[in-house]
Amino acid sequence: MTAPNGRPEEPARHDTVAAVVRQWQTVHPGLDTGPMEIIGRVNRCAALLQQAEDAPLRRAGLSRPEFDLLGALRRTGHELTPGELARETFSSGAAVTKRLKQLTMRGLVERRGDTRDRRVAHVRLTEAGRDLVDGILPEQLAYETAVLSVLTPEARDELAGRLGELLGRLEGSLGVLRS
Amino acid sequence: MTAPNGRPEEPARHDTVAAVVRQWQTVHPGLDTGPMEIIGRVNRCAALLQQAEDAPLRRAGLSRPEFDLLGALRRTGHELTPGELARETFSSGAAVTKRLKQLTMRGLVERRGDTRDRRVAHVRLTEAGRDLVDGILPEQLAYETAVLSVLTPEARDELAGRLGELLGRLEGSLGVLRS
DNA sequence: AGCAGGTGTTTTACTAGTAAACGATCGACT
DNA sequence: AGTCGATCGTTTACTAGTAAAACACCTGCT
Repeated sequence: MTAPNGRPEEPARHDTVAAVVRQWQTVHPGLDTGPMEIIGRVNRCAALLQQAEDAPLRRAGLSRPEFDLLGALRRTGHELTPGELARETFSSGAAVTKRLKQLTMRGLVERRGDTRDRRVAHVRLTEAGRDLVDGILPEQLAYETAVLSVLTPEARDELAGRLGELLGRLEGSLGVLRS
Repeated sequence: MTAPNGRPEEPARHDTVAAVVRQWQTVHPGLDTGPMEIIGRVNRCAALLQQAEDAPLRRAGLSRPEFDLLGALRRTGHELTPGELARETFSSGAAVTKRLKQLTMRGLVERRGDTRDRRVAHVRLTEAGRDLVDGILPEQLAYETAVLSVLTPEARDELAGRLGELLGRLEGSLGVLRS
């Protein structure tokens, strides 16, 4: 229950997912709970990290999905259509429409219609939007670095590598497994 | 763009997060994008896994939060109060109230009032609820195993270990960092 | 006994997301 | 030229979540 909070060298023995797995084992002995140790932890980590992450963003009045959208525009460096933004931020078109409405009202993005194809719109950051992203991003990353400093650099690298491996393969094979 | 989809031995080089990081590097060279490689991937993995995960659950007409709630009752083996369920499933009390209403209507859980303290309720699985959980769980785990089979057993173990380490430390230190 | 403050749960008002239908427009084919 | 089907974006109807207030009840203090 106490946070050791010194150097992070000793192995952490307690995590809630391990406790959950232990409970399942006593109720259904022999059940293959292997997947839980990854999937359960990924979900839980995502929830905890997001909660922690949100702090610097909230100060700027942005939600993470909103920041993702602005970030996509900033990092690609050019205009994107709503459809491209949806793909880039892994959200539905309808969600992007709503977010764009808000961000436009706040003066962070602008839109113009395509001259050739009048169905499509092109969205770009305003100067205020770009300044906001550029201002928040380092703060955000510094905060995340602090949160992740509970791991040693080696552990971080290993974790990042393995996650990249999983993610790359999932993204590659998802269409196949989805059926 | 193509899924190699043979043996998963060769390192996966492509994942969307790596591409995003590369974009940021060209726009803001020298930015410490290290945290993204973990946090971005954790978030994206969680989203993809959840989407994949949902398939067997949906067939039973359950969302993951609902299944988590039923699972908490099943694995602890005894009644839980709404508050305990909220803590156990990491959701708000209000969300638990709503879910309980639905699950009670479907006949999967029952509630009784505490005799001593009339504020608290005790929730337990009905026989139908228990059967449902016991029926779905192996299916669910088999599905998850299939999804995770894109990694070698060694990679899975290493990933599970590192995630456990991160999760354990986050859970330990979160109260401190939250301020 | 009776009240103050705390706790467990629910309710209320609201937000953000989704899926599916819709309207507009494009490209291709007859 | 005109129509068919596909595509882009938005709208609509709805769902599930949250934060904060409300409610009901308990415990401890005087």
